[in-house]
Amino acid sequence: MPMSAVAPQTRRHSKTQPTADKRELILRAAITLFARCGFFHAQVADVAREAGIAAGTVYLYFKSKDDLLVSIFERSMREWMEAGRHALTDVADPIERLRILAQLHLARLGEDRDLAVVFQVELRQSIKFMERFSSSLFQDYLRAMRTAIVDAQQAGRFRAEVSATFAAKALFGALDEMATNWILSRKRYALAGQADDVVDLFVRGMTQ
Amino acid sequence: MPMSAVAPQTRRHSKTQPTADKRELILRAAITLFARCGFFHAQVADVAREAGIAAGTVYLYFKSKDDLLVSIFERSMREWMEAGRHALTDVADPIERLRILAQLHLARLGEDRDLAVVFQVELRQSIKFMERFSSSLFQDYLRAMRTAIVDAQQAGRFRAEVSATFAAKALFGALDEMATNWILSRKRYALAGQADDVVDLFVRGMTQ
Amino acid sequence: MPMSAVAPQTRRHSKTQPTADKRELILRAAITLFARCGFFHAQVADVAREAGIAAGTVYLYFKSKDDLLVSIFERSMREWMEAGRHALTDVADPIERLRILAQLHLARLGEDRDLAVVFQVELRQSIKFMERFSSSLFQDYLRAMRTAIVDAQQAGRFRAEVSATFAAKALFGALDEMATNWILSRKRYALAGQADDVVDLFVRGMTQ
Amino acid sequence: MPMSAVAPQTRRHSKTQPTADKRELILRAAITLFARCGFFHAQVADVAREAGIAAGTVYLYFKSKDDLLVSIFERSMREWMEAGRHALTDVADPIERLRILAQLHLARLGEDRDLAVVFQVELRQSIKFMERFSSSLFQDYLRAMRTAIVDAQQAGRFRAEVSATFAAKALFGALDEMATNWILSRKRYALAGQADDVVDLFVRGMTQ
DNA sequence: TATGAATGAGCCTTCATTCAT
DNA sequence: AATGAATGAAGGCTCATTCAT
Repeated sequence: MPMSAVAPQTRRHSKTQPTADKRELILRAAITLFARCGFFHAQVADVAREAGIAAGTVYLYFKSKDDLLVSIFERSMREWMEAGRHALTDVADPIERLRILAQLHLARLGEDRDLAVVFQVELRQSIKFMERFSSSLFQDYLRAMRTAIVDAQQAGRFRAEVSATFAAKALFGALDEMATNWILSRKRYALAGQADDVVDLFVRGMTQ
Repeated sequence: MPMSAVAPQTRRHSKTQPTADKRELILRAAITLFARCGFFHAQVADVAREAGIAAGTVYLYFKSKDDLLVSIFERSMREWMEAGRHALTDVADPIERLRILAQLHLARLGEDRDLAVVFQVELRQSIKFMERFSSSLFQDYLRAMRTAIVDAQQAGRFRAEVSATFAAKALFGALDEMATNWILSRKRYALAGQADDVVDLFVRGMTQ
Repeated sequence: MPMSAVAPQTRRHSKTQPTADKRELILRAAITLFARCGFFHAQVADVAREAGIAAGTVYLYFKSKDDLLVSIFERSMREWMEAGRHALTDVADPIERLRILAQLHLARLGEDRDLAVVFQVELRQSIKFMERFSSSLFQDYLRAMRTAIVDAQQAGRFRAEVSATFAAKALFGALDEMATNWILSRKRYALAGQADDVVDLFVRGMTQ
Repeated sequence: MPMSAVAPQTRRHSKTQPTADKRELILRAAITLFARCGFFHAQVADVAREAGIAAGTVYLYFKSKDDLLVSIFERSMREWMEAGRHALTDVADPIERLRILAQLHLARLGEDRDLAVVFQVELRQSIKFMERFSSSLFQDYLRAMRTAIVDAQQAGRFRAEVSATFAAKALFGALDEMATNWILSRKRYALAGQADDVVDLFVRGMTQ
């Protein structure tokens, strides 16, 4: 077949790329709509319209409306973990690692308000969703924090009597609240700027 | 305490109580159902059945399904603020005030898991709800924390260079995360027990 | 029992009169509400409130909501027929009789706009109602017109080749339309004033 | 007539027809159901079943149940006005124009009893509907009558001292009553046959 | 006789999902 | 792969009517 011989590369692209692109397109539209209307009030047809495709097409890329939400979470989480792993390469100092994690956390949310809304609000729709999330990629994030804290404790820089798991939750909670407040606030300040403040407060609280 | 012993009797005899009792009954049922199924999946008919009344009766006491959720929030918040004001009477020490607020916060949620689920999960359904809540009774709570922090700063016990508003958010975030984690955790530990740990960490972080 | 001995007369009144009065009261309230909101949108509870009684009380006097509408019709019709019979006493001239019927028709509606609305609009809710009405007291009215027309024909004053039944319908239709227009019109003119005009037009149309 | 024979073919081939056909289908079903059960008692699901479609499909073509009723009115009215304009072309004689309008009026209703029921009964449900209708296409009809009457007056064929607006109402009322009576009557006579009788009576009544 | 809280059947409308094209 | 018309189950809410007091 000449055609397949002539443009195998191109073909391969038009098989994976456009598909991936359209998936991405739908996901972006979903983020926008979920942020604007809320998950329950956003209709699949709205998401499709925002993406410039037909309603039925959404179901060629996603199993269900729920799957859209889950996919937003998983795609972003994976992306962030990847970025996190990269940013942490060659950073040995545990406190510095915490700082980088916190900065990444708030920077990612701060650069995409819609996505932040989805993460801070819509993904917490139901306890079902939350249970699912908290027992997955999210745990990896908390674990990374916990590990750094343990390292700092073993290095004698953090008080050992504080439970590392507890400390990780406290740090995460403070960061999370900054994000939520930022979303709800009418003021348009840089969210990422608060990462250092939170870490400073935390580190001082944990220090011997 | 004689007063608390007398009150229920008086209530039971009151003529308006049956009504108040039924409202209360419905609210309890709603908390249970919303916690079990989530706000969107719980049906008004289910709530009514749980309360042992007819579906239509719900609408004699509440304007809409949304109103149920709002009422749960407002009733609890008011109750807690009341308890808070009472507990803070004659407590001058700002750090002690923070501790009491934190303890109350986690104790209230810890003693009623269903209510905690509603507060930690269901009430954050949509940005609409959150905006409404965060600009009301919830602000009062944050403000109380902030005031105590400012007092501690002026007393020279907390570092003055940290924004009190920021610090209040951090403290609230840490407490909030404890509550959320407690809900999602399979382990059945005492949530209230973490209040002191959070406050200790926070106080140390804020101390000169 | 002294009390029953003292006021037996009064008692008898308080048994029949107040009852009749309350029935009347409810009917008046129903007319007002049906005119204001329409039969389907007016709620029984609204009617009761307008009448200053409890919702349940309506059912002590009327079988159902439909019965309210029917009762309005029957009471008014009976009253009007009564008035009509009286007004026609000693009026021999058939054309004069038509004129009196027409004047009564529009005068009655014109002096109570709410009642007119009920008659011109609400009572025509459904074909069921209309069939019921048209085969009852309403027929008596049409018959009275028809008889006068036949009389005029036999007296040689109206053309005999026109069907009297048809002519009665035409006359009624013209009057009815005046009433409907009056209701819908924003202008507040005297409806009764049009009775003569309609009759004049009709009589001229029927004259040899 | 070639034209009328050609048209349906063209229609059947049109791409937009399936949609128009379904809208039409639903409208027909609504007319049938509204006539049979009355607007309030007919359920949207019944209409859909009668049309052989799913309940939800109705809402792809109509905004609401009310919209169904309004659409029946508007579609028919528009159709009739169109037919009226066409039939009146080249008819200069004002009395002839009145006759044509009357014939059209009763012929249209007489050829579709269900539609007639909707027009004579269901559309007069509530004063809201009536106000809406009477201030629109219906006014056009009355206006057309009024204009012909004025013309006849200016030509010296109708008495000038009678208000043309009043006369138009009287004529319409008589015709309207014929239609209503025809609906309620058990006898199956030709409604259109009465148009001439009404006009004859009216014309004679108006003549000098 | 009067009350009005309670009932629960009923209905319009929405919207995730499917499927013929 | 893409469409978008069609589906039909589901659910919030209303309101005529009842009945214990």
